[in-house]
Amino acid sequence: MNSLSAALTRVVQDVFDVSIAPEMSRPDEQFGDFATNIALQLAGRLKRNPREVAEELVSALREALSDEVSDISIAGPGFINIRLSDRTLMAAGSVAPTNKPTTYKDQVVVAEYSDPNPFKILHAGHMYTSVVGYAVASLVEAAGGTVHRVTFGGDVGLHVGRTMWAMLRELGGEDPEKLADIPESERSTWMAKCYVAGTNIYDEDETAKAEIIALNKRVYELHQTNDHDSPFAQIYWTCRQWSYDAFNAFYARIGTPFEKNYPESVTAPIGIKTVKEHIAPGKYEESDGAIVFRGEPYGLHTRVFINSHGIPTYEAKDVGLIILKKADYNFDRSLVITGNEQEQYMAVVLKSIEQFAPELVGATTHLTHGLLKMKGGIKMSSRKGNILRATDVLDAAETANRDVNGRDDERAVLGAVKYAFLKQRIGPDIIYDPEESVSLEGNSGPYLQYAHARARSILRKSGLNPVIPANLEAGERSLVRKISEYPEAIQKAVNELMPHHICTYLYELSQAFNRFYEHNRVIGDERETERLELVTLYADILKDGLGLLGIAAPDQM
RNA sequence: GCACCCGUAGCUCAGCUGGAUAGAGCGUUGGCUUGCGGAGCCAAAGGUCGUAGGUUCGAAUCCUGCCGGGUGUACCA
Repeated sequence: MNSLSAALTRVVQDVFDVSIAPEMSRPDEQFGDFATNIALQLAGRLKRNPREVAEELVSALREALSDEVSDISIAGPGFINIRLSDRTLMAAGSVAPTNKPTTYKDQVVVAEYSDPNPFKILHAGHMYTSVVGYAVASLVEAAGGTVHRVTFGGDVGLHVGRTMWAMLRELGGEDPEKLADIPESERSTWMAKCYVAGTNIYDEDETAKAEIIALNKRVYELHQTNDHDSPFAQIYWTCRQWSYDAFNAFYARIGTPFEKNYPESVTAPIGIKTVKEHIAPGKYEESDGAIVFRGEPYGLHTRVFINSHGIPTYEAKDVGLIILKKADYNFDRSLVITGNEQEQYMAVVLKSIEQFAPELVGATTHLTHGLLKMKGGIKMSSRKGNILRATDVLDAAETANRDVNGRDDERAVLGAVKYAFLKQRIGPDIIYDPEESVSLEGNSGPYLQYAHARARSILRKSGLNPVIPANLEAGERSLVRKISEYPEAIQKAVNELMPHHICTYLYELSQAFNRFYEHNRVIGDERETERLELVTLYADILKDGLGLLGIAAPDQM
């Protein structure tokens, strides 16, 4: 509430001649609608008893806010609790569904996440980061930003050499015609199988290892010479496209599409060029035939950007990527969302770029998340190939939905998985429990979808026009109070780029509604039209909030 | 070894820019219910916030040591 804190600032200035930005918080409902600890802060500064300070502030505040406030009181060591008038509270509630932050107004923001590699398979982690990244991007959009959702992936690199090696063996040589024998539905698993085979042989067989390294080099050359015609190139480009087709189909299915994909083959040349332009002491340096950046002076470690074969590593490709993103979008902020195993890696890459383009680094935010694990702890090993695939997660959710709810419902399944991912703070590992996620009881996506559908049902059934209440009964007031908190919840989520604050809020809101609904009849009551207004606000916020999370809010389930 | 992250109820997690009695879901126990979609509501039990110190009027929150877990640490991505 800006008007409240503004009034408070003025009063503090008038009474104590001190300039301070007051902190307003939401206390327990029993204490009031807003609370501030400003008297405690001032007491220290003024060397006075906090309760006395509070008394003086309160009498001045009562006068300044007589129109908007129904009660101001002092509690505990010197907290000032403020209770709004019904009219003021209702006014705040009425704008809640549409009152959005402006943190990113007029800013262009690039959000990069998911980053799957062609010639490999989408695993559960890709799904997690896609859902989380999409929601973070939505928060920025809600706060006025123009967001470009992009992804980045390795269509060149050692893993491609590994997969290609095994594919050539399967095909019996460089024979692109043979690819036609692989049914469309089996393309992804076939490539995944080849990746596993190639990875194993790389570690076990020196001859094969040398061949894989050579294949990796051939793939780079094929990009340099723009070769699309040789048999080897035909196999490469065809399978690369198979991967992209599968990725795009999956993203479309879960509703997290990308505007642009940056293949490493595109960022690599720019990365190499940039790195080579900045070879100098303290920047990129030669060492054992490779080009490295020494992070030790900054408490980081040394990393290789171009290896001794002249091939760019992931590091150089990331350098190229940030430069390309800037050229394409001229972003004000670049968000990069990855697993937290890349945290220190990214710190080195950014520190190296800081040596010649500090403005790019200053505009970059690296958000990291933990591992997605299945409840019960399925053992995963990418070497053996029994990794948890993205589609396995969806299948598990579908199965659970059938077992628990006895039906198939793609919207509910997607809502369940997404909400389960998003309700936890981004950072630590998360444990996904399919059965809990699809349950209609408790803090779940389907619970909120159901809550929304039920509210819409009331509105459908009534048919009367809502009227904004002039005063509020106790049960109504509690609900409006929660409704009025929505903009604050979004602001908090935006400030921290943490979608889970939206989840927490929406769940608390629906709890507040259920409490109201249990004790207050809507249809047929003499306050029906007033209560319809509250139901409308509630349903609109649920829909809007779920939308921010990328979760559908159907009117009927 | 060094660097970074994590340790809150039986389980899964909020709370962490210091503030009032540490919250929620699941699970457990008890109650409500001829009505708007009971997929709900009311209530109870359950916590030395890993641990020992420090800073502060006040610490789950900030600082330090220790214990436990994870990740990273030169030519993978």
